[in-house]
Amino acid sequence: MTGGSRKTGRSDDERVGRDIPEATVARLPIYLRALTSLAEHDVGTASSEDLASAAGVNSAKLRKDLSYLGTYGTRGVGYDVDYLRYQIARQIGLTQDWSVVIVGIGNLGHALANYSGFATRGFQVAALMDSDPARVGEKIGDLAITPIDDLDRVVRESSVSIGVIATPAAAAQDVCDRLVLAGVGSILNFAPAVLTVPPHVDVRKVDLSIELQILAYHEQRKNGLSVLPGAGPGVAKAGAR
Amino acid sequence: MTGGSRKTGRSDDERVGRDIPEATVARLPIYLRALTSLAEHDVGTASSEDLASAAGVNSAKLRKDLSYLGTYGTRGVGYDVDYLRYQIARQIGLTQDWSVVIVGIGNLGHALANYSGFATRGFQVAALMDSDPARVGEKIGDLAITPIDDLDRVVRESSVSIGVIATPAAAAQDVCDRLVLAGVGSILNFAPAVLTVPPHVDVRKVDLSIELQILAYHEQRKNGLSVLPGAGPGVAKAGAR
DNA sequence: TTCGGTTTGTTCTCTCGTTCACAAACTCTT
DNA sequence: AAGAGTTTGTGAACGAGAGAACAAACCGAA
Repeated sequence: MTGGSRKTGRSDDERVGRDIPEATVARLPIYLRALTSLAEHDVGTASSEDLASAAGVNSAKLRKDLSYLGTYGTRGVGYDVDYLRYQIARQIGLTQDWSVVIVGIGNLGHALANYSGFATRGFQVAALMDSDPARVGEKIGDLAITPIDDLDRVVRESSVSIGVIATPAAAAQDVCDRLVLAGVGSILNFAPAVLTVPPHVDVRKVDLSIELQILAYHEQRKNGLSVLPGAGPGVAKAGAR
Repeated sequence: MTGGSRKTGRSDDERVGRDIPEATVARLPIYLRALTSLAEHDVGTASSEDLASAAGVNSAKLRKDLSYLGTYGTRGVGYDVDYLRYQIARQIGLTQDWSVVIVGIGNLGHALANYSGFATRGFQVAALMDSDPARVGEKIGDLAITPIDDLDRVVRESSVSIGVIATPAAAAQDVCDRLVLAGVGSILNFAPAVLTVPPHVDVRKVDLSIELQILAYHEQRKNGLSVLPGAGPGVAKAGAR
């Protein structure tokens, strides 16, 4: 019962707009990078094994991931690097350009503004914004910092669909609300705060301190497994205050 | 079969060193932050519902997560904020200090060096390192940039167990190898590269460009679902070169 | 003490993700 | 043309995580 039936009546080889599992979506950019690297080394064809080791996953997972996009490989041969690269880019949406605003130009915002990985992958920074009047006007690269009140105008004029929040935690929710109100549909949050958004808005968060704490947990496990069941501060369990 | 038997012969209320699911470990720092915030607002006791909404998860998940640590709540009452906070901190390993080295002091490394979220959570930056001789000696805060050849000494003298890689992609694997060789057990990688490490070393990666690409995928889905099944570059499927 | 109200800890079920294993499909050699 | 060797695509088994639901445990009032 393995081969025979095509199972669904789809046209096969082109499952347009099919829902790709979230875990797979998160790996596609990694595959894309691996393919780009191979292409730069003049590799024309790669097997799932080659690709998988370049991407740091196992080959079965890679094949299954790719199978959600369509059947772009050739049995007995492998994948054409350029062709597959284009197909993944198209699925992710990198064949078009995306406009991004960065809000909060502190240390991190500064670094993000200078980050070259944006432009090279089709993400164009439309504006750098900050609420601090002292910073407004300062130039970073060829962009000047603008006041955050310009948000509506910028989003409208540059068709911004992605907002990056690099403010302190206290300001994050307010900035988030303004982004949503201005019509931004996706938000990348670097502030250590939980954001509340309407259901149609996507939020992803990047938190350095959380990553370090996760590492610390595992590190603690490695060095002597004794977490010593100490009691801690005053009260035990719940109680009055 | 709910109440009676204790299921395991453990002492209960103190499941020391039990294996906590990875997904739970990743959320503990969020709970910790929520608890800290509550404590600052002089909240002494909080229910799972309160905590869950502060952390942005649902209450059932939160209770299940906490149950892996032990039974620190009181039925009919909730959790004592300070007590629970201490217990989570202890489990993650934040009751001790951790030494960190940051390698690669470009835009991002600079921002990381100035990031205050490290020190406030028990992570102490022991050294800033860079391979560029022109940068060595430059001071950031009260730390001077040192050459990367000092790695072994620094790791030994300051008991560094966590390394942060903020170099360009091309240098990342080399730096990683040197960190591992020097005895660093956990690595936080900001470089857009896949790192290969021995099994006893933990690696977590943070990749801005990948996060943006994931957002772009979802954004594309929202604006008109047509991905137009275009063919792409030259060849179709696999083929010669 | 007993009863009603509240909240935790845990079991059960369901969904999602990973891995294995293998037939189908392709190339190359003889 | 046929057979040997590769490599993909996917069915099926397995495992981990999410969410609903509920009994057990606690508090406070009468």
